[in-house]
Amino acid sequence: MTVALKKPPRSARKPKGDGHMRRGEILAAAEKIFIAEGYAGATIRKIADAVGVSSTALYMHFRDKDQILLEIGKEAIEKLLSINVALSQEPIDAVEKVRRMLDAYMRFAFDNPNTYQLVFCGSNEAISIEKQQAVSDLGDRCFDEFSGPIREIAAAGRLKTGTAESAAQVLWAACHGIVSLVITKPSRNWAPAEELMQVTLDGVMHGLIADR
Amino acid sequence: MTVALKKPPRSARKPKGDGHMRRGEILAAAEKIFIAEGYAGATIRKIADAVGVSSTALYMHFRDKDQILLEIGKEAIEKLLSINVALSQEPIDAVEKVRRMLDAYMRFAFDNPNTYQLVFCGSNEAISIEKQQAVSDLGDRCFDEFSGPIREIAAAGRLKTGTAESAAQVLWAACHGIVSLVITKPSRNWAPAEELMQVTLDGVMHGLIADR
DNA sequence: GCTCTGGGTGATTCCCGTTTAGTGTCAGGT
DNA sequence: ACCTGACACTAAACGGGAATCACCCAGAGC
Repeated sequence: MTVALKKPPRSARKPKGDGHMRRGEILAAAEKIFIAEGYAGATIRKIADAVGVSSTALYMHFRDKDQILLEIGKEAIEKLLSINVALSQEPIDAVEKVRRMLDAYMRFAFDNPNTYQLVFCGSNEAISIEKQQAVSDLGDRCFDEFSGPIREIAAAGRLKTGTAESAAQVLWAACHGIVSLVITKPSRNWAPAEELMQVTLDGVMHGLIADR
Repeated sequence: MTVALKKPPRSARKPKGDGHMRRGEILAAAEKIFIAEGYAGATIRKIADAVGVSSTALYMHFRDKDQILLEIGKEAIEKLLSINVALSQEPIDAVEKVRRMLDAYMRFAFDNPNTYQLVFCGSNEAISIEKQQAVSDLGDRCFDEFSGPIREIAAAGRLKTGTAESAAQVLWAACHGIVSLVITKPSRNWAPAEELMQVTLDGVMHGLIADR
């Protein structure tokens, strides 16, 4: 009842994370909190507590908070990229490829709203451009994969308006528009998500691409 | 040269703002800083300094920081609303109304990127739903004004896909998509804004609305 | 003269991300 | 067996945000 109070900090100390083990632990905890509470809610201290480690320890493995969250974003985009890569290798019509890529894109956004916001919405205006470079590069590769079939379509003279470049950007933007609005303004009276995706896809595909 | 150092806080004190004068002063200063430095950059302290008043004084006139910035957003949307109201009263075809409203919307966004982000992008995930109510209501009225002609078009059986409700949302979202991406991701290789607006409008109008 | 009131203030609180100055542990060379 | 240095980690502190507190004071109305 007397002593045994001088040493608890020692016993409470978390054992070493055996190199990069700890890094994964941090990311896992951060992702859970981030998905549940968004960018602002995922504080360094909360993440550290979840891992069972002091907040300072996170700086052993990551330069700063943004790097932790962008890492999460990176992993998410990699999934998106792999979907696009897989689709672009399917032996199907370029138009069908475009449609499926956009569909997958919107579903991805609805399935991972916080991550989507982190990466694709300006929610992170605080994050400097350079820090986003890694994620941004992945995003570019996603877009490139998507641009391929569009260029095919353009080359076939089936583009109703714009260039391959601007058409690709507009197609992407239309899908981004609907998902980002639904995600960031959940209180509005939105039509069912399925219907919105459908109408967006139909409208924008028919509007930009000549069918046949 | 000796004293005159004990009293400056007194002489430096700003005279009373004569009621609601001060409120306008604060809004003006806040808007300037906010437009120049965005949401995060417009801190209470900076705004107060610009007005020449202590940070606490702002809480005399506004409940909190968000209310100040949302007030700015409100004024901006009012402009947008008045444009829509004016357009909806013009004696022109409903389709032309829709096109002009969307065009005005995108130009407004490009002209007021920070304000647009504040109001329409999730950059303010920290702002609680209820606080946004006033702005949100104005947004609804804007959308209603826009929905009018769309309903006309739907009633005329000229909607290629979706309902009046979902078509209106998708049209809006497409325009939101392109402007929000260009605004929040300025580092990407975007096609010229004019071209993007043109392609978006053409694509989405032809895709959703039967011409004639 | 007096009080009451409302715009104003400095100090304080709490939380954030980040930095500093360490501490304990262990692998490997001697 | 002993040093040594790298490493994972820590408590404490810093600076800066929003917001709140307990006051203060000039002036209007009596």
